[in-house]
Amino acid sequence: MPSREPKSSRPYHHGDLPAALLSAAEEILERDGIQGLTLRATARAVGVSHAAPAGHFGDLTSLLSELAALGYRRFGVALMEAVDAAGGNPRVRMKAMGRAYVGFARKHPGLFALMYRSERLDFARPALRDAIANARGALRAAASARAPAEPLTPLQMAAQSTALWALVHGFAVLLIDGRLSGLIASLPEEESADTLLEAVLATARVGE
Amino acid sequence: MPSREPKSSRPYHHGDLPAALLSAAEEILERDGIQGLTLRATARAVGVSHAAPAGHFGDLTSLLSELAALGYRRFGVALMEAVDAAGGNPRVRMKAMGRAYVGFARKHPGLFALMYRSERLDFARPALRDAIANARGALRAAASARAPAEPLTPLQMAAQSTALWALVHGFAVLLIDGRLSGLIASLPEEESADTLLEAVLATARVGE
DNA sequence: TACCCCATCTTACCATCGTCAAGATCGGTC
DNA sequence: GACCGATCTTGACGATGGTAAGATGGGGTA
Repeated sequence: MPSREPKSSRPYHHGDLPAALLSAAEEILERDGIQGLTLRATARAVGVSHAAPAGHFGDLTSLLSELAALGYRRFGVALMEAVDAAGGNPRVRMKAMGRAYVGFARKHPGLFALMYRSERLDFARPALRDAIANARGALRAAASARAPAEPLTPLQMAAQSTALWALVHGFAVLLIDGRLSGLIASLPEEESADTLLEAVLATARVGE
Repeated sequence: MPSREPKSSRPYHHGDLPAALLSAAEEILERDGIQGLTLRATARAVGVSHAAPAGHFGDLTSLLSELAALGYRRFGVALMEAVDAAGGNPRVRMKAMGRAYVGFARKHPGLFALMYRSERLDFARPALRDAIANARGALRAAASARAPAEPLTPLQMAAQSTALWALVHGFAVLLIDGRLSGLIASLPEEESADTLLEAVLATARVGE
């Protein structure tokens, strides 16, 4: 029978090439942006020929999708950890999620941008689908408040979680894109992106 | 020179090539997405050689930037018109802006995506800078509510407008990226993206 | 009217990219 | 020790953005 031992087994010529490619791809992504992240640049960084990645990832879309899946797994973990550590108060949980969401985007701006660049990704990839579903679950866990005094319609419930998601996602996108830099610079001396985020989260109605 | 003219005579000198290129570029952008919008495809659509655009726009970044500037001008007009037509109630103005914001993104998804794809744009271009500043002004006009009973700090004021912007921008981005399609599909029969947007805007605290 | 300037557009070429096909290389198994 | 197949390399193709040099003809000027 063919010995189909995956990456965890003994290295080959170069070692664990798929992992090395993903690692190099992430480095290039954060250093040069999505524009600089090419198959050939990744192969060069690892020290293999330009066609080597095709053996493990079929094409560029697949490599980007696997990298995005890696990002979503980290993202889901970061969100879940922050929410879990926040305790039981829905409003505190919501704020913790927002801080973790924006914090991840600021820490890995290239990866975050890739994760939301749909035209470069293949959502049919199981790894990406699963990672997204997992992160979505972490989001839901943060938005789930106890049932309020008067029950909400399905639309109102959806609007609550959607509004929270849109708020933090929009803030993250605008922030890492530099669209808020002028406004932040115009604030009083000691204010920064962090305090602006706190003030923005304070305007959210979720959990009240 | 037996050059065929499919639609109109094609003299050696086109006439208004820059405008024709921008128009063709927008068509390609909305039909094929940013991936399909290339200098050569644009030149082909207009019927000129692949190097012709370089004479008017220096490079691809410049063409994309001019197209984005065109989008921002339309965007600013759409926002301003909607807010002006909404009357004086701050909350009504806010909702009108949100509807116009998301409506523009849904009507011109490719253009909207380009407008917020910073790494492909050159913000040093005066046309783009001016158009963005104009649209930003329209946004501010919508968020400007009367001074509330208790005065707000500069940070709180900035947070008000930033939160509104982040909310509608995040919703628009997530919507045209298909990230809300699953949630919308799970809603009761008659609900749609429009009603979800209304419910999301209803959660905003601006203007209260 | 005739001519010439030069903005406009074309042709030709280069480097880079993704992708594919064929061949070389080496580890593991019999 | 020899084969087999997974892994990687080489080389090629078409497409892209960009540049340089040449062709073209519209419009101002004599």
